Amino acid sequence: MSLKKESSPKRVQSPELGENEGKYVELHGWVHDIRILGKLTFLIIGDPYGYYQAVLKGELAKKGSSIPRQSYVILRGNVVKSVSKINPYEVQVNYIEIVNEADTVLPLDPASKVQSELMTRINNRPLDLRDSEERKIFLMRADVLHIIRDFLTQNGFVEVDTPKIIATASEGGAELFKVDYFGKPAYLAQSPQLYKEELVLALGKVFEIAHYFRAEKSNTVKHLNEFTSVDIESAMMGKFDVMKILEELIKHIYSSLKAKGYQVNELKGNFPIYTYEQVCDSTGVNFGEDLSSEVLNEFGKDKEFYFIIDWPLSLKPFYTMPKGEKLSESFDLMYKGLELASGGQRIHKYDLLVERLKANNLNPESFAEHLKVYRWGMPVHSGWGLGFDRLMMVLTGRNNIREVVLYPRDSRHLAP
RNA sequence: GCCCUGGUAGUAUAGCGGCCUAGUAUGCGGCGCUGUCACCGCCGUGACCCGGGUUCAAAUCCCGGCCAGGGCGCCA
Repeated sequence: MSLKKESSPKRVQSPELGENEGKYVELHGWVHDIRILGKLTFLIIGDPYGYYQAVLKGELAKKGSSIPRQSYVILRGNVVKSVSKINPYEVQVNYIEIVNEADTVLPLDPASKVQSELMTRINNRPLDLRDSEERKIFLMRADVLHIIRDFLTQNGFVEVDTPKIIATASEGGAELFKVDYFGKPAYLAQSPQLYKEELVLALGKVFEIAHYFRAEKSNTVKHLNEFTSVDIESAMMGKFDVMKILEELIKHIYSSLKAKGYQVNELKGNFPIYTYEQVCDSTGVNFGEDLSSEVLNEFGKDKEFYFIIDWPLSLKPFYTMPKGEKLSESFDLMYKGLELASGGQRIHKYDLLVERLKANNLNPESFAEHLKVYRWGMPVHSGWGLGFDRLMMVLTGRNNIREVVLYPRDSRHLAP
């Protein structure tokens, strides 16, 4: 069918009703709700940008009253001021065309008269997104991605994209998904760590926003097997330099979202910085022990964004720059008890990197491709990785990471 | 990998040995209503996850499976 007929009136979308008052217009959308009062039918029509009311009288009222909810329709009519308590304007319909009828029994109700469980919603995600509250999460997600790209680019970072199919484990430790690469074993990348470090050799400041994969059978509200990470790496920067970039980025995201009309908190002051040892002292943890969820939840319960710096070397990956005998030039960015980002200064000396690989029971020979770069004049460098989905949890106030990912992949869900 | 909880119409829930011929809301179908706005009123439709067991009697108790929610660990 042709979407643009010669006789069609001007097509408008829900937010444009006010500026078209008194005009005869065409609107496309889905039937969100219906209220029938005898020979008068009210249709609440949704489109990607909002909702509005359409009024049908006489024969059209009868036709309109039998349209299944969520059906897609084309309406034409005059835009008038409404006496409705909710809608300032409404459309007095004189033409309605049903583009596609929806099933009369739907797997969930986007009008949310009855709230569905998370898995019911995810299993029917497109329909779930006809609910503006759910849709808003992903509109915001897209906006935040743009904001991050703009900010990092403005600050001189070059966007790169590195392979997600790799030959060997990039960091050791985490379980990787194994794939068959023309008969050879290969793995899905757990992070861009080694590539982004190699790239600062010539590009100086790089960032990458991409999906990564971990084959851990985590069963929590903050882990997925496929997740999105924002990574940066910069030559000739130390730990505090990249922490500052991270803090400024977070603050910039908040102020930009506010400017776009999103309801987000005001961030005041600088992010507090605690050393790992200070956290240990205030929570009774022994030096060298990792900070458990319980400890971090307790420590962070009355805090928002803050840093924990100078972690024991033994708790950080092999490429982390040592600070003295036992500590490292590292940091985590926390929000309450949730780890949002981690980073620090990296080792830039070949010999030290080999030594740290060995200390972590990793074989330097299997890192030969990576190590050779360190013989070519590698600068001092630092960087971080930010869990983008976790950041979205914080920005939206949702407490399950699955709520802010369209089609989440966890150990139990490979579809949809 | 370990641990806890739960699975009742399309959706969400009540019931937790016999009062269940399984209640309610919403959806869906029908009827009435010309200004609703979570419209309203009346009528109807539709469910105990699967397989064993205990018992005179199981939606309800026990075991196994499957599915789901959450905690720990791992981390982003």
